Amino acid sequence: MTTESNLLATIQSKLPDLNKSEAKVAAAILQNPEDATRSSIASLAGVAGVSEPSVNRFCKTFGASGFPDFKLQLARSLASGVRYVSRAVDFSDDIQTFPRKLFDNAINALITSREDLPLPAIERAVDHISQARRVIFFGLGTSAAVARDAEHKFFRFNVPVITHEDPLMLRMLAASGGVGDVFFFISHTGRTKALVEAAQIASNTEATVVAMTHEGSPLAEHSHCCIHVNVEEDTDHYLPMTSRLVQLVILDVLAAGVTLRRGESFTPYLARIKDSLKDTRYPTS
Amino acid sequence: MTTESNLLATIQSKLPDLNKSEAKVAAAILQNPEDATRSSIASLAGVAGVSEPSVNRFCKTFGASGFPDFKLQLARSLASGVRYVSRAVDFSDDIQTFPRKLFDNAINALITSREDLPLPAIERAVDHISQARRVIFFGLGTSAAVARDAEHKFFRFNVPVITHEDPLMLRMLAASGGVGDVFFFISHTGRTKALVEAAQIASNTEATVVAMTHEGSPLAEHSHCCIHVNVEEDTDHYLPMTSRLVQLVILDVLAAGVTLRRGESFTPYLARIKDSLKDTRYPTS
DNA sequence: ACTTATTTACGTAATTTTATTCCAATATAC
DNA sequence: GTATATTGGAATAAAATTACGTAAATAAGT
Repeated sequence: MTTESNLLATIQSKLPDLNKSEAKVAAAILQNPEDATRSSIASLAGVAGVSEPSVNRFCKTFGASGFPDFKLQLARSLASGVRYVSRAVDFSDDIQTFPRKLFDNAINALITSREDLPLPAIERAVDHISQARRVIFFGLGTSAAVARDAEHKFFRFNVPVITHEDPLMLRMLAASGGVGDVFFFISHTGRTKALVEAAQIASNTEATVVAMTHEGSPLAEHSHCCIHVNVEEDTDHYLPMTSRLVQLVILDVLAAGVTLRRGESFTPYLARIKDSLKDTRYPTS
Repeated sequence: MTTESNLLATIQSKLPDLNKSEAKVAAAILQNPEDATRSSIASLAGVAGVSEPSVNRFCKTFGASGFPDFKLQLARSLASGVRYVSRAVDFSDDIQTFPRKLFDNAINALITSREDLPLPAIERAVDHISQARRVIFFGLGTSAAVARDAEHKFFRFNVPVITHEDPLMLRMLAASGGVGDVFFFISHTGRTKALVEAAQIASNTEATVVAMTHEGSPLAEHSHCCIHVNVEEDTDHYLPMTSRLVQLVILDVLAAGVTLRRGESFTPYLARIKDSLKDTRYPTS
């Protein structure tokens, strides 16, 4: 495991122990870390309002061999994903800060999920979808958009794909399930009644119920195969954000899995689908 | 400027196109990338067996402003912890490899975009949406799902939000544009004729045309405000993947921006919307 | 409380290291 | 054999580091 605790966090925590000019340098770096990696020692000194040697000393205080080495470490720690302790956007944030925070949250969610992928469940889901006679994606609210994305991906596999946002259609479709049908339920919480009830109905048919949702949720209970997505949402501003990104990537994984299952001879078929769009686009100059 | 997802992968892929001395430099870097980030231009030139200017030229061919900038990019791409050997899924991959590759690609795309966010355009887009009388999201294909997601997010701001996937509705709606209307076009390529034409129609009205698409594309040309998303797709298996993730996070950024613009007093309103879902869910045990 | 000594912090300027540009020489293609 | 591209040497420019001196802060003594 790498996780050398983040350089920016270290700077922030050591802030009280620094002397005046070092504190100025620290402030300048924390204010805009990206910029710091791009600037020369002179310009950073200028921004911080100190002399160049002060910046150099600052770098050595933090274990770097000099300014270039420090910039490298900084770039590394920025790239590795995690940024601040407080990941939530608040009303004092300006345009320089909050977009980065949101990207950081998204990246963090993906990194965390990557380390803990439910591969067996994914593999089984790929099996089911590969052999399906029909695949039906269900999601409500934000998850409806995810289901829509899934539809746009999975129709390519020679299998009829259905999506609906109407809870009544959902129930009726669920009841129509038969052998070879795969019902794929998408939900962050796994507690939406309409969805859980539909899953229940579907599981009483001959169909297979796959769910992508939170572990231990009612929806997970009613599925034959559940892909756990346990991302915690940043609900401070009541906008759903990160979990759907993870869901989308997992759908990509499933689609890739089905593609691999179909074998190399399937590639020309996918190419043909893509080529069909050619005339709808202006050619690249 | 095309922001490539992984520098080492790019070097490897461009290897056949390089001339003799550039190839030597490439080999030296690929042989030990960590070392390369630490060495001076002189020592790298020594290891590669070429002159210093050759190394410098090499850096510039890969989009860096010079050797230090190149080292920085290299450090970044190493830190992101992404498999660089081959980021494309291939048919020899097993369940242990390809899911990770896809997550790596997604993370990489987000990291790259984070470093290069078009903040001014984002800020202007937030301005437009904040003051809009009506917001209309347009996307076709995969971008339709993105537009749907945007709809689910932006309806919360007291502003009517419209989405349509039908190209004819799209044209008619575009023609209906008036003062205070914001047309928001979403497209990876920015070359879809139906979309570009609609943008053209909309821009002839009093409405504001915002686009989120590839830099320099026809769609970008026809917009008043364009948020550039220059993610390169991994098209090896003909499935759209990473670019929509970046688009989604940018939409999150816009939503957060509008929230901040609305001010703290807006929070209870968002909370109320969220609370309205309570009875549709099974309570947490 | 005030002065003086001592340490620490900081910046100027010189030095050194590092990177870039320019141009000539060589190789390669036509 | 001429034109074009590729390469490296030398000069130049830029950047970073070091050495050193001054100013500020702290401590000790009067």
